Amino acid sequence: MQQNKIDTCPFQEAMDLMSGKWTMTIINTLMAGKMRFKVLERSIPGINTRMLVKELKQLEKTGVLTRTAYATVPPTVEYALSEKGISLTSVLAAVQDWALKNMQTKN
Amino acid sequence: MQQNKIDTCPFQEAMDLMSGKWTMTIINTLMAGKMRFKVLERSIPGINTRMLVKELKQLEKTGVLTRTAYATVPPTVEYALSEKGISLTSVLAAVQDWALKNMQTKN
DNA sequence: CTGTATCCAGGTAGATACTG
DNA sequence: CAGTATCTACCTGGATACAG
Repeated sequence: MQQNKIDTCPFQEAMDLMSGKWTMTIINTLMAGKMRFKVLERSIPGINTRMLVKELKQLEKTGVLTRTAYATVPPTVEYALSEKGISLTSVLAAVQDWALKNMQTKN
Repeated sequence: MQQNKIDTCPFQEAMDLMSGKWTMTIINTLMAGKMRFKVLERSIPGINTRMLVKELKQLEKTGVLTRTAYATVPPTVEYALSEKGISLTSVLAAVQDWALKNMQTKN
């Protein structure tokens, strides 16, 4: 999650994008469908408000997800994966697959 | 690259493992075959000795690569991917693929 | 509910210089 | 060549408290 503008390689950029501590967890959670902030927060044990906000902003900026706010009281904001976000499924799957094969013996 | 022992999910562990700034670059470089320390260092522009040593140690510890030292003068040390490391190819490919499709429009 | 604002601890990464 | 040793800057992430 380094912000160096020196990174010109798409691969590095992609890794950078996904390297946040909660990034992939958030994306993975949102695979289930659009979700409100609070629901998302409750779905990811251990995360705190500040981190979730930060990650969501970052992911929105990079176009991985979309944010939709409704002018209700109290406020309603929904987060959903964009096409770009959904297309991360293949990466998610590859990592998951590798993890299951290579990390399970531990613990 | 957080070291929290609280992470019990294999997926999180895997992401943790790959999240170092230089980790995937090193692995990717080593895909070409075994390599000596200095060669590796020269193959990865921008990295410094300390970081390379640190990452290599980490990756050796997690079994992604192997370190072989020869008692020569001057010393010869070769690093090579293990089976576990080589099996990361699928992840590498998935990320690469996604990156090319989704990051190229930028820059 | 959906964030923002602070404050702070710890880790990550860079630059050298130096050793066997 | 293959590292180790320092010293430092910066960033990430956590804990609250508070606001619209």
